[in-house]
Amino acid sequence: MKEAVSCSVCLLKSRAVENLQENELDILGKNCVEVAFEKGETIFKQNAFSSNIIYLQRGMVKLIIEGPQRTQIIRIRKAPCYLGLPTTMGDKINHYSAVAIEPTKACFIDIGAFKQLLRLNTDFSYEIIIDLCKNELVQFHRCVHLVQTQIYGRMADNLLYFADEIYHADEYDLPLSRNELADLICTSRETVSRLLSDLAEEGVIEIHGKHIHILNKEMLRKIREKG
Amino acid sequence: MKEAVSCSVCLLKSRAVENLQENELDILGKNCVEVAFEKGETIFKQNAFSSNIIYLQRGMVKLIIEGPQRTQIIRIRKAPCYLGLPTTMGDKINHYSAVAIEPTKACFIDIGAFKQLLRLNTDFSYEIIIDLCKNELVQFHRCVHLVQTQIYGRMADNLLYFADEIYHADEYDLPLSRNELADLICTSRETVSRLLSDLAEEGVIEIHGKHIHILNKEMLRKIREKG
DNA sequence: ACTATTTTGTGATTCTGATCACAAATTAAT
DNA sequence: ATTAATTTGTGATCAGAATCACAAAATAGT
Repeated sequence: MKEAVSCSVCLLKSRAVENLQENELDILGKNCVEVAFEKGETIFKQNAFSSNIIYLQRGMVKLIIEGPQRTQIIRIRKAPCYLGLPTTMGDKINHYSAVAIEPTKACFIDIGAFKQLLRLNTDFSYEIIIDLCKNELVQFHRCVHLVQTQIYGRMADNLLYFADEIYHADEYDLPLSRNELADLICTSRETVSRLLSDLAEEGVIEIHGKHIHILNKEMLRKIREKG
Repeated sequence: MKEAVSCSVCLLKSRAVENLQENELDILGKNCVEVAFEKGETIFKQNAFSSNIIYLQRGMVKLIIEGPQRTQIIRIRKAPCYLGLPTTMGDKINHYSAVAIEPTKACFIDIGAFKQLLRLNTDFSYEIIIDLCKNELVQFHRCVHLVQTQIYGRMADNLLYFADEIYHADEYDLPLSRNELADLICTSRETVSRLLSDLAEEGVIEIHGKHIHILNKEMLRKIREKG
């Protein structure tokens, strides 16, 4: 049996949850379980019923869509953040899957309780709206960049994303295989290999397996823009 | 001077606005103006300050992003619907433009008043959340399809979209030029011409200028899926 | 009605990136 | 430690779609 969760003493509250009153936090706690995931484990799955909003406390996930031709990583997301808001609120069925790419801890919030909180507290729902809007804008730009730039630009974009948004460092270990990288920038595994070799050749980056070191960030930014 | 707008007697209320009380409708009416647009006129513009939520009463628009390489039509939207929720709530500046592609009538709702209504009425904000989520899912799938299928599939997708979602008929006049069609399916104008000729050649559609007649819908659906 | 301008169609050429094929290297399993 | 399985790198070939170039058609302007 699951132990009760106390959201009121949680130190990892989301911006939205900061707005909740004591009794509302109580509702949340009673309808929320914490689950830990190892790398590779699925948190929720495309085409399954969507009955929970996920709040990612710790870790990192990939959101993937099994498309008509290939599986595509739509986005890498790092804690703290909500997962599956659009896919859970927008339909009865998940439109994509979430898979941990490092050890991850997540709160599963019952969708009914979540909706109740949206009705009870307008500051809470306001923050959720802002979150949804900001994420949709990010998604827009990812899509535009994906469609309009060629593979070098897309690779540069994602290398910079890991450096600036995820690790806040110019040296890091990629949490993805070459195959997953290919799914992320929507190309083939072989092309990813060539791309990385070429960038290393030109002295823009240094690679040892999954370890990436960005040597010339300015150049990488130019590649991102010019495609 | 603008005449006062009475939202309470408006027959074109959105699902969200149906939830508002009389005094809330009054707030809405006092902070809302109706504007008419001709084909080709810009309703709001990328990179301009975003200070209004738009409710499209009548007509049709294209949402466009001026990308790094080309301008891209992210979506065609038909009244009734909200425009610019993510771009207005998510940032101070519009991330894309909206341009009328037929005579259009729109309500400009002051963002301050809109936010006030979100705080006042949870049923209202709940409907907005649902709307945001549904739209984001559509956006997801558009992006996946755009990236994963080749031009025939993308053309088929959009021809079917006009037939099924916009005109509810297998025969219609395209509201877009060949160039705009190219922006929509992210290819070149020349390729659009060839594509349409080929589809006509194979007897899937019939074209006279902008007039489209879908002859073999089943085939078109297959092309959409297979790419 | 007659230019001028914009939109559209079609052929020829070029290039990006996919696919195929296989070797090397890394990781997991017994 | 040895074998098996997976992941990765690299060359060769191929194809989808962009670009260039120009003609034809449609639309707008006077």
